[in-house]
Amino acid sequence: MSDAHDAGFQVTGTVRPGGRTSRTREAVHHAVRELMAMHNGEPPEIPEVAARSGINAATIYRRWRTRDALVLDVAVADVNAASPVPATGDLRTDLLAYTRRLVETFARPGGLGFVNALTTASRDARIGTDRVRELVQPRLDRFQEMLDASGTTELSPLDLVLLILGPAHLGATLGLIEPDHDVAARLVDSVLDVAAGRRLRAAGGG
Amino acid sequence: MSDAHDAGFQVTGTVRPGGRTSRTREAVHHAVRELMAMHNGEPPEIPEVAARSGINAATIYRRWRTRDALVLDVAVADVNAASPVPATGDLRTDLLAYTRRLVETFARPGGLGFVNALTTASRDARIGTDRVRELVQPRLDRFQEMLDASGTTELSPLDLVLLILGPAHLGATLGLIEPDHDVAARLVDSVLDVAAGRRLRAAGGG
DNA sequence: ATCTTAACGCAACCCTATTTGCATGAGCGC
DNA sequence: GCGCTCATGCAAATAGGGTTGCGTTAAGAT
Repeated sequence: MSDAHDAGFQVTGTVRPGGRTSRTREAVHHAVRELMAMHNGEPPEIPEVAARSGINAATIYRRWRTRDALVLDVAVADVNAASPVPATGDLRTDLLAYTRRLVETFARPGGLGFVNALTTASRDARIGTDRVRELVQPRLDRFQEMLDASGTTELSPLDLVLLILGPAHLGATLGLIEPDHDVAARLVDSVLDVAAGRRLRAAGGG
Repeated sequence: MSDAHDAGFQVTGTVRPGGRTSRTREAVHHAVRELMAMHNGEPPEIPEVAARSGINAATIYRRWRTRDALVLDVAVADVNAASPVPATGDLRTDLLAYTRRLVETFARPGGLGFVNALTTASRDARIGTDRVRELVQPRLDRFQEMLDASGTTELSPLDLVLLILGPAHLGATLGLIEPDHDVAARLVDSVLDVAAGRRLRAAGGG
């Protein structure tokens, strides 16, 4: 009754992280990525992952417990592995680089799957809000750096998350985005319009 | 091989729509709403719905086939039952009324569940893009009316969907929205800033 | 009122995800 | 290299979602 399972999911930081354990982890992660890419972002079932990775299903169940936790683990690993876009000091340039990559990621087969895993996890108390924050917070920090570098005070990192990730996510999810139209630029310009509007309002009065 | 199941989901428009059939439908819908509200928007399992509604599980499976299709059916029914906000001619007023209701809906227990059902359905080819469009298109039309009434040409209905529904959805999903802060007003003002920005840009020089 | 048959309830059945006990293999500290 | 465990594989057992055949109930038409 007091084993690791009660405290949540170990997933990482195990007592014996190297060698075989590490290889198992990579094999499973790899299979998850492939399966999600070919199933349109749908979280794969554990037996499927087991078959493709060559890792016994019982092992996967013991280490990750549930599908959602497994997918989220892969998502966290991927995002943490991605190199951040640099903050040049020009907000439009920075946001554009970021947004383009985001849109491209969403458009990739199964690219939405990991965001969906995140949203699913955020409404599941068992997986934990902290694991969600683990993904969101670095994004907020990254945006703050961009804002600082360009000296923008009219926008908060939260604004950027909502106004860029929000539309990009919904548009990709519902298939509302035409590939020929440069959505990234349009989104970034919208955000800059918002900043300009607030700047004017602050200067005008109020 | 040629029964109704192959063509998709009947769900409505059955040969015998009244009386018992209608009561069954209402009982099941009611149970789904309650269960989603108490499970934080998680789609309930069919046996659960059966137990709570008093309708036999086999009946539910026969009429709706899958969890996702059932939840989506409830979502469509709810949205269609909601009275639309009137278009007064003042874009800010109209958008504000719409957005406030939206944010409030999302904040309600399980309020996100139906949007999630929609997004889930949109990536599931079996449920059908037409049923998704059945929900999205009236929203687009509604926005178009608001734009027409106010004479706004800088924004498209799609812009409004992306810039209002997108941030509202993501913010609610990830729990990024503080209740005391008037998110609806902030979102609407952002959209108006975008419109103003485009207006200026068009006037200044293509 | 009667008839036809769609819609339903019931219960047995199937399928597959998930769990669990036990034996084996392999990190990692010594 | 040796030994202590953790991590894994294997296979049997479990559980619960989903299906199906059949008898019953009750719309809706005449």
